[in-house]
Amino acid sequence: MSTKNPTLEEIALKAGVSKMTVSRVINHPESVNPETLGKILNLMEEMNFQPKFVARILAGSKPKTIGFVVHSNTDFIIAPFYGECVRAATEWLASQNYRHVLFNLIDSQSKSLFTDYTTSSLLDGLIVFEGFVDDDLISALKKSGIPTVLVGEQAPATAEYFSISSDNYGGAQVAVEYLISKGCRRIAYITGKGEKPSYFQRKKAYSDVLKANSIECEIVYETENSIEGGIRAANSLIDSNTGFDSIFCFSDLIALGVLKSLDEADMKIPDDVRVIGFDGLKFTKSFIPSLTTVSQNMKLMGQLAATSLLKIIGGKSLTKSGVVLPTSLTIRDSA
Amino acid sequence: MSTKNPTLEEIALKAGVSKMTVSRVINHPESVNPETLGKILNLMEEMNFQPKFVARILAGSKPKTIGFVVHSNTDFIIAPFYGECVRAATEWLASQNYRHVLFNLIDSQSKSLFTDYTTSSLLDGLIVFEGFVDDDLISALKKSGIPTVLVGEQAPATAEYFSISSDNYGGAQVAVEYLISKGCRRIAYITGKGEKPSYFQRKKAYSDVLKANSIECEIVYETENSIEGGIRAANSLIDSNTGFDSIFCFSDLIALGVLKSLDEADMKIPDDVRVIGFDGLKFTKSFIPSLTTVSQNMKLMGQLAATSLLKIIGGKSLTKSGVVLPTSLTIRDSA
DNA sequence: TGAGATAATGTTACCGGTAACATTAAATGA
DNA sequence: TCATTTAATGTTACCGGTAACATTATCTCA
Repeated sequence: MSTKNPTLEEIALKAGVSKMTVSRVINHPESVNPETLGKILNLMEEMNFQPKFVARILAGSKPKTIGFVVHSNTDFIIAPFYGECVRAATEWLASQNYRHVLFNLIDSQSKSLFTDYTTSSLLDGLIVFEGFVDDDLISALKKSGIPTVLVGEQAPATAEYFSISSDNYGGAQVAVEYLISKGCRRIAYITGKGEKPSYFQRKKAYSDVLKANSIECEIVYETENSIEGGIRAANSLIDSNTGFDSIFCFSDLIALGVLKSLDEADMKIPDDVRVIGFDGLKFTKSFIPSLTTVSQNMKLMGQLAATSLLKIIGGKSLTKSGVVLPTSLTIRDSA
Repeated sequence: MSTKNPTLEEIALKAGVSKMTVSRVINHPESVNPETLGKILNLMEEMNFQPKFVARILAGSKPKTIGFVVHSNTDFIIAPFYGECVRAATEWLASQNYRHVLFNLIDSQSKSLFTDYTTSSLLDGLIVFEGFVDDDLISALKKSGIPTVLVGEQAPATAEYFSISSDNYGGAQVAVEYLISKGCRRIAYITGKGEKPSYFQRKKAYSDVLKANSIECEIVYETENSIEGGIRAANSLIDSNTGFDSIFCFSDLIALGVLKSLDEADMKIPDDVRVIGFDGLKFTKSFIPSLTTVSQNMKLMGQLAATSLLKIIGGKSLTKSGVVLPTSLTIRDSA
């Protein structure tokens, strides 16, 4: 039954003390007479007492809680990209006695919730995934002054936020160079739709490497960043009769779609076409064929996000405005 | 800059009114003199005022917030299973002016956060995914008396919770019967590890159908409910030299692992072995080969969860203790 | 033995809002 | 014109905790 949780005062009444003594049992038990302490602890157990979080917050307690901001734009709710990353972050936070809660930004509703939480000091800090969610949000965060770390996109220096990202340019560079080393000369690039730094950086690496190798022909398609997007883009590419011997993809999701499309067109991978993705999602290893991809060190990203944030919360100012982690090419069956 | 948000009182001071008038501007603007109203609204805008959520909650306001309880046991953080389901639920909630927040139950830390939220009335209701997370939690919920709906597992009547689940028995039955209709006689079943109803129900259907068709030989393997688990189980199955012509899997994740394992063993699908999964995860359509699976109507599950919960919150008592939705066999390339 | 330290608890005020009731001034009406 | 609505705002108390300070009673030790 919904036994109404008692308040401090009710406990105090039953114990024959003032509510301040009961409060002390919670916050400074060492300052309470052992006998009284025992009695009150028993009473609290008995009456199923739990201090009201909101009251403590209002009175100035620290929530010991970190908010994760994500936005579900794929069928995975929390894009698989975040998987390891979030897990690594939460594990570290838990070890430091911090809890966490997830905000799924899908509409204005969720944003209002989110600002309610920050302005009410329900959160000590924030880890925002995928960089700039939107400018309104970022400026709202600035106003609230809540410690924040950005993960997944490199924040411009003007953002004044610590950001953790991967070396998009370097990763893409290595991938395209690898394709060239395998003899590919007609390399298509399927990019996602977006204005974020990662889109520019990977695209630029693709173009630069082609130029550096005197390959004139750029074959670029733009599509949604999803498996279906990859399928559609590859279908168009095939239909267009543009010759191509390899496809570099902005993301693993797109790459998986590409593999599917090629398979349906009876093209052999990697013999007819080589395919490389970007991200290093764990489950791409189990795809048929297993996907060659530019892996981001997501576990490290998550850990760094958590440790940096806690440093900021602790008042230490970080010397750099962020870190850019190296990527590595994971060569498997698709290229 | 972190412009400290002002309080009601500071606004009141600047406006030359009592803080109650400012409070009225927020809650009952129609009762305020239009002129004063305008002046205060301007001031609030100017000073970037935002009422503190916790203070309002403490004073008895409704949070208009629903909590989602999930637990990330796969690399997807929020298992892909929830994808459509969560999305459908959140969309409905948003349309009804409810916000939502996600609790990722991975450790005791998160549980404490969670109970802090419920006992402090920070949540109007709860949607708990994957049925019984653990008994402690369920009993804590009962104590708090918070309206709750369970999704994904059929709750026993004793649980006194409304639950939304799929017809596990019926789904598995159709799957196994389909395999038999295709001529399969040595049908393996790879189940997940767990004590939840779905495990029993699907397993029972498998056994019953075999018996009903006079097939004596049950081939059952148990493994982790993940792609890797599927790979391991299928590897064992292959190594054991047990003859089999088809594999029915507890989940799509397991089935994907099975496909991978069979592929590496150079077995042809579906010619050598037929494989069927369970869940109907969207992206299994794009796997190579595309997966035949027992689809759950996840969108409907999400919607029902949301609408039922709001009914409960609204004080209407639901006549049934839950709904069990029908499943459908989605026949694709793997079987 | 009495002043000062110490331990244990109580009192007050406050965190930032809210509803309920009280007050004031202007508007209405017989 | 004076009692009576009505509109607009103010006052008080409370939601459930907290820290800071005040008050006791007991304990030390010169």
